[in-house]
Amino acid sequence: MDISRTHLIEDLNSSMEGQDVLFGGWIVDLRKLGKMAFLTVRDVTGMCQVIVKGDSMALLEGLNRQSVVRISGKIQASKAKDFDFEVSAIEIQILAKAEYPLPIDPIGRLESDIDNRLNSRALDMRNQKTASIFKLRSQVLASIRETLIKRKFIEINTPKIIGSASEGGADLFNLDYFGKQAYLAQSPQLYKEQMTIGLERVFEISSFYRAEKSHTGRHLSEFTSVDIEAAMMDYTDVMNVLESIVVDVFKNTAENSKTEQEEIGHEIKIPNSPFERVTYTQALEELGNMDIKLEFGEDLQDSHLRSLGDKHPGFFFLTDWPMKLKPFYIHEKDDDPTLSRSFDLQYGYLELSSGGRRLHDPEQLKSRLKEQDLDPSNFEEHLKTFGWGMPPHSGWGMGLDRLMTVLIGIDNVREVVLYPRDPDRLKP
RNA sequence: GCCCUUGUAGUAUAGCCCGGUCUAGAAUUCGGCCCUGUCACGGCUGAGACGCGGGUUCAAAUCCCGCCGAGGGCGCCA
Repeated sequence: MDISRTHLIEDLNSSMEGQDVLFGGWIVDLRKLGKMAFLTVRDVTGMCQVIVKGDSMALLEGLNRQSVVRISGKIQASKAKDFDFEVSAIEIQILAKAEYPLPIDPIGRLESDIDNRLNSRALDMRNQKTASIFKLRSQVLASIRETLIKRKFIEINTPKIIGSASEGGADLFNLDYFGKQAYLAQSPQLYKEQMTIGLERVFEISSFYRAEKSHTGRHLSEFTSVDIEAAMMDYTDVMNVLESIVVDVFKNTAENSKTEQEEIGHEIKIPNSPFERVTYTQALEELGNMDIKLEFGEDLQDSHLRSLGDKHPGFFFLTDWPMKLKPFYIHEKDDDPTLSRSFDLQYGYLELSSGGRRLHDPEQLKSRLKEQDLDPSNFEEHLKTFGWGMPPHSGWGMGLDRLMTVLIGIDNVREVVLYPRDPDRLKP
């Protein structure tokens, strides 16, 4: 069966009047008016109207909505409201028939609820609102890569199957690895740090896994993280990298996704930069002024972040956290060793990223591990690399899915992930 | 782990609070008939649902209990 096409729908235009074209797509709408009929056909590039009349009416036999067709026809002027040309059908070939009933209505006139849409996610991609979200996500990924590569970062891929659950913190997923205990990686942290030895500036965009039974609109068991690590950069330097990535993402998508923004009903606004920088100590003061009393060294709970977010509604950095709240590899400040060279990037209350300067001296790392009740012998593979000339370095990890929710103005990460995994959802 | 909300045709909903009028309504989708410029086409017509189990009651979509499913929040989340 020949399935080739001469044109994508976006290639068709009114100046081609009289020309024969051959294109494909799925049937969005089918309106029969006695001895003539109108079809609207969509491919990924656009939508056009096809008209059938006279003897050609027999071509409609067996045709229904959402089925995939290949149409040959002639371009002609149209009297339609939304099209300045149309295709008069000569041949309609049904390539794949859509069954009835379909589990959701992909036209989007009646918006199906998220559970039904996720259960039928592939079909949901025919909904232009959903498709637009994932076209935007692709643009975002391209923009991030462009910004990082321009700054001499090299893209790497670290293992997701790891042998030791050494870092503490979030729970890991267990995995049987040929009879050995293995885990799914929760972060590329140790590997990306090691890579600064020879590649200096690295980044990874990949899925990571956390076995937390979180039920919120911003947590998933499998999420996409953008991670960077850079030699000879301090935490303020990588904050600047992060800021320019975010601003570039907003600039690029604001300019290059007019259609998508219309489909999702959200205008992307470029944030002001530089982003405000608030230290942990200042944050405690601000909270104190709102009658929320916290001792130095206490972690900021979600409710505290919501209060801070009310005061700083856009992007802002929360910097210089107490050392005791940070993981073992974070570097202290020179002037106050109780404070760390660390930061979170917030969007209002939402934490998008966290990062900082890392320790690069193996002896310091070992003593920090002991302070945090971790056993240095579990980190031998990692620590040995620090004896090979480990440059001072800094980095961060950012939740891509969360950035996407901010970009398109929604509050559930499930909307921006194709097949989300959470404690209650493992399929499809 | 805790709390709140919710489950009616394929989809999205009305009805539930206050039991009887529900033979469960309107929309859309789907089938049939009519229609040569529709554009959410229109007209006529037909098909299609109360998550499962138990209880209360003369009577349950409606009230109660259990189970299952879903949505959301808190906590957890180096």
